[in-house]
Order: sequence, then structure tokens, then C-alpha cells
Amino acid sequence: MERTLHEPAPPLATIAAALRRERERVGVSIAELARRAGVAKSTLSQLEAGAGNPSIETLWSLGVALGVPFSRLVEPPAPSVRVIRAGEGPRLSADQADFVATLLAAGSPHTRRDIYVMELEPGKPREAEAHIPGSVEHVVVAAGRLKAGPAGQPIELGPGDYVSFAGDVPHHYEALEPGSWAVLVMEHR
Amino acid sequence: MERTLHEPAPPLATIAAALRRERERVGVSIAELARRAGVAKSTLSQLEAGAGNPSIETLWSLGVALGVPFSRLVEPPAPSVRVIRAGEGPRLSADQADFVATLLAAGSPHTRRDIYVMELEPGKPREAEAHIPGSVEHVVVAAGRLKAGPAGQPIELGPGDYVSFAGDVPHHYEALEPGSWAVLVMEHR
DNA sequence: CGAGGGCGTTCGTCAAACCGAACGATAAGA
DNA sequence: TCTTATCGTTCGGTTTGACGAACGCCCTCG
Repeated sequence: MERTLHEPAPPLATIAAALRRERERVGVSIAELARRAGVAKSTLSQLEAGAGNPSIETLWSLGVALGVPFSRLVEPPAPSVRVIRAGEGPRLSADQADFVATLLAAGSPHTRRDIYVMELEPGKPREAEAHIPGSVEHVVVAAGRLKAGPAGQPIELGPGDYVSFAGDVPHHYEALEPGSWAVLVMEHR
Repeated sequence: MERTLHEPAPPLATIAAALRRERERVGVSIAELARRAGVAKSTLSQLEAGAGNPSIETLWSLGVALGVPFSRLVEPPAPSVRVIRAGEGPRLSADQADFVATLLAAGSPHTRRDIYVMELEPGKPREAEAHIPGSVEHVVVAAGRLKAGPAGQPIELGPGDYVSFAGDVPHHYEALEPGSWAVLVMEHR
């Protein structure tokens, strides 16, 4: 499997900046915030200074005391426009099939929806395990032909066709033509 | 430590479950994931066992190696076969532009995500009003070329290209070639 | 002026997160 | 069967993050 992972990126510096930003937004001192969060103010001081590598519990407490969701402290503010050119982006390849999925937009805990571009080649089909209960997969074929669906009732699809099915049972994808690809939206419960 | 009840959920057990779930989704062993993430497998083993309070850097490395956003590891996760053939389905056509959108899957209040297939023809571009605050649009071009994006910074896209941008400001879509179509995922909040 | 109380930083101690090595279990192959 | 590989877990040793106390600083009030 590959590792083309240019994740958003910087964890520690982001946290330092986010802590200071959110704390000043609330309008409270380091000492006061430390009191409310139940952490030593020395710890908080060093965190805002960019030093340190806080534990989850420490950072969680600070998030609660600040009244902001946890993710705001660890993820940089989202750029309004993101572009991922064809072929770019983090790729997840299955070892047992000619199958490459590119993650375009990962769902946050609140949106619960991942968007992939999935490229398949004829031959070995991709047999997918059952995912977590309640997940649903949506597929729109962009080019080529492919057979997809839960085990036992595969559907044959052409360009523009759409299918959705439960993802919490075993299912498979199989390309019928070379160069087939599709947009896959994976929806979680 | 005291915990406010407003905040979503406790982090410790969630992380253990999320790590295991995501790791099995990728289909990789503890040892392998530990290698990729650059952490001791003993650390990962104990984390999945529910013991421990990982540092940000440790958990971040695991998130990168798993190809999932950080927040999915720390916050709880918040049919059955439908087929819509190309050209079928409820169509929404704009009056002022050569633009047809087909609703494939409407988002429930819980999923907050609509999936469309959008067909455009060159000529009059589609100028979209600003939607409700917090909405995000995701576009994957399936065929043709189109220019899309918020007013002022349009992006030119070809097959396979992906772009996402805030939907709560005016934006537009414009086909540059005949027969252009794209998958549009509209995300609400 | 000097006492008091707030602030943010620095320092020494201690618990624990992280690591590497060793362990038993399981599976594939000679 | 014996070997070899990988798996996940457990066990000391080391590193380091969290803590509390002490420090210097700037106010304000007596």
C-alpha cells in the first residue's frame, strides 16, 4: 500500500495557535483557563509556547473549558477552496485487487460522509469486508462499466448510473472494462 | 477529573474503538500499522486495549498512517439496494442555464448530505445563490471540462478533478465542453 | 512607599507514556 | 517434524509530560 499522505499537516504548532486564539476569543487568562480546565497553568503556558506534546486528556479538558469542539484545537482552519487534481490525493490501494481509491473529502464526526474516487481494472474483483453497521455506499459510475453491490445481487452499471447499498454486509466491486472509475460516497451511521 | 455533560463524549474508550475499527477497515495488523506510524507496537496494542492516554503526536501519527482525519479517532461516530440509471431520477433544471441536476440520494437530518449528478452545457453559466451558512459543495468531474468555484476564484477542472468550496457565498458552474457532467455532493450543517 | 494580588514563566519532582526486547501462539513451508 | 515467519501481548528501562512551588513582573490599593 502506498503512503502518498500529505495530511493537512502540522499538529503541534496548530495546537499552540489554536489554544491562544480560542482562549483570547473567550477573553480569559492562562491562569484562569488552567483553573477551569483542571490543568496546571505551567502546562498550559508551555503548550501555548509551542513546546510540549499534550496528552489527549489534557487537550480534551482544555477544549471543554473553552467550549469548543475538540477538532477545532487540532485541525487548522479549513481553506474555503480545495482542489485535488486527478491522480493526486491520498490513495488507498487494496493488495488483492486492481483497485485504487482516492480520498477526496473525509467526513467529520458531524458530517459522516467520505468522498472517494475509485479506479478499477478488470480481472480480480475487490471483495470488501462488512463495514460498521448502518453504513451506506453510494456509487456513481463516471466511465467504463462495473458490477457492484452486495454479495449475491451485483448490479451492472454504466456511465451516469447510480447505485446505493448497505455497506455493513460483504460486497464487491468489479470492473468490466479497462479504465473504469467511479465516484464513491461512503456514508456512516 | 470532572467532566461537563454538554460535551459530546469521553475520549478514552472512543479512541480504542476508533483505532481498531479504522485499522480493520484498512485491513492491516497491529504490527504493520505500528511500523507505518512509527510507534512501538506495544503502545498501539495497549491503546487498542483501552489502556493509556496517548499524546497528540502518537495519535496523529496513527491517523496519518490510517489515512483518516484526526478527529475521527477522538470523537464518536456520530437498505438496501437502489439503482438509478443514467437519465432517470428526479431532475432539477435551472431555468436560466443549461443545467440539469439529478438528485440521487437526499440527506436525512442526520446524514446532511445530498448527492447529485449535474449535467451542464456550454453557454450560459449557472450562477448559484448563497446557500445556508456552513454548507459545503464537493464536485468531482466525470467527463468534459468545467469551471466552478466561488465568485471571484473559479477553478478549471477536467475528468477526475475534485474541488470543494463553501456554498454559503455566491458561486457558479460553467461547462467548457459539451457533454460535461459531474458528481455533486452538497453538504449541509 | 510597601503590601497585596493578579499575571506568565521557569524549575525540580514524579508518574506515566513510549520504547525495545522477549514471550507464547498460530500458520505456512521445507 | 522442524523451521521460519508474523501475529498480539507482556515486561523492565528510559524519556517526557503534568504538576506544584517559587520566581519576576505589573498593577492597585492602603
